[in-house]
Amino acid sequence: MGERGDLPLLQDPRLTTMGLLLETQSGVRAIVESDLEEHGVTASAFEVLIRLARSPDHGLRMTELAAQSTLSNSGLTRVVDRLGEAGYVDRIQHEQDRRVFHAVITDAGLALLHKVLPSHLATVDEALTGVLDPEELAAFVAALRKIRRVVKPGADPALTART
Amino acid sequence: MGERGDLPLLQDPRLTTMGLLLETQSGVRAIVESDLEEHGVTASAFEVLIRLARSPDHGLRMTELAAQSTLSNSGLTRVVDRLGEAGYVDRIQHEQDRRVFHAVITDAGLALLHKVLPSHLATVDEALTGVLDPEELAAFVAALRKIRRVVKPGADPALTART
DNA sequence: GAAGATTGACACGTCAATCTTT
DNA sequence: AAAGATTGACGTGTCAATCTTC
Repeated sequence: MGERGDLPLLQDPRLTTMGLLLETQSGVRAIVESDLEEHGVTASAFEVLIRLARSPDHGLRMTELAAQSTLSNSGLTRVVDRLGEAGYVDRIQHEQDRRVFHAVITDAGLALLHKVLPSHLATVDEALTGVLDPEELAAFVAALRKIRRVVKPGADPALTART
Repeated sequence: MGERGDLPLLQDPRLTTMGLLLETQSGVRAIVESDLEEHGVTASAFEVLIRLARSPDHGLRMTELAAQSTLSNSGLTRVVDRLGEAGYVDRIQHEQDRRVFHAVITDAGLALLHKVLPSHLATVDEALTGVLDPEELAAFVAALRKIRRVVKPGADPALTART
């Protein structure tokens, strides 16, 4: 036998699962990012643009955008800076409350998405959605939702109830 | 109706799945990293230490270690630098081929893992494995393996066949 | 004085170039 | 000249401090 069993905790299956999640996601991410960057878009930039495009009025307040995205508040500022310089996003100051800024995707930004999406979707399909068959995929997505509800409660759509 | 439907590709379910994977993993990772860092270990450092501890002789060549981990070759050099300075890892030059170095976890490194693991496992359980019930978890892990086989072929245990 | 957003200082990881050994 | 590993220059994101508006 090898030297592997000397610390029983090292054999814990939770460690394996965690490792698997890390490796898998980093693998998928590497492939998808590489495709995006061939088209001149950073992963973070793409994430922001997509969220803006899918929002009503094509815009969101900085804070909300940060909460929805993978980025911190200040990280988002930086990304929007770059997107702004490139002409893909505008910053619009709120009229009533002038502390608030909205990031709004421009026509150029929408055009950029338009250009990138076909290849992006194909890549996602190759590296992720197309790998599982439909029932597996459905179960996988359901599991992800369940986990997200725990680790990122803010993003849960079930909480959007108004009152 | 809102402004959401103006670009049909934006509604593609593959986009949703991809976003879900990103958010979920970043959420889990944030929680787990925060726990590790309270105990004075970086996520990358932990990843490296765990892999070394689980390897025969408690060591691996730099290149192999990089291939197995989330890090690039040079990124790994940097992490091992820090771990070395802290006394958790030794670099050992190969006797026959002196281009090759092995990173080997020290007793202090093993002790560190020992100290950190209980809390880490509990955190992983809270944020990931404990969220799903057993059948769900099994299916989830199976799906991850399937995806990893595609996006990171090198890491597949089925390829470890000898000859 | 607290909320919204930005900035400065810094830590980390990557790519391309380099050094050493084969 | 190719393989293994490291280093220099750089881009990106974070935390804490700051500025502005409420």
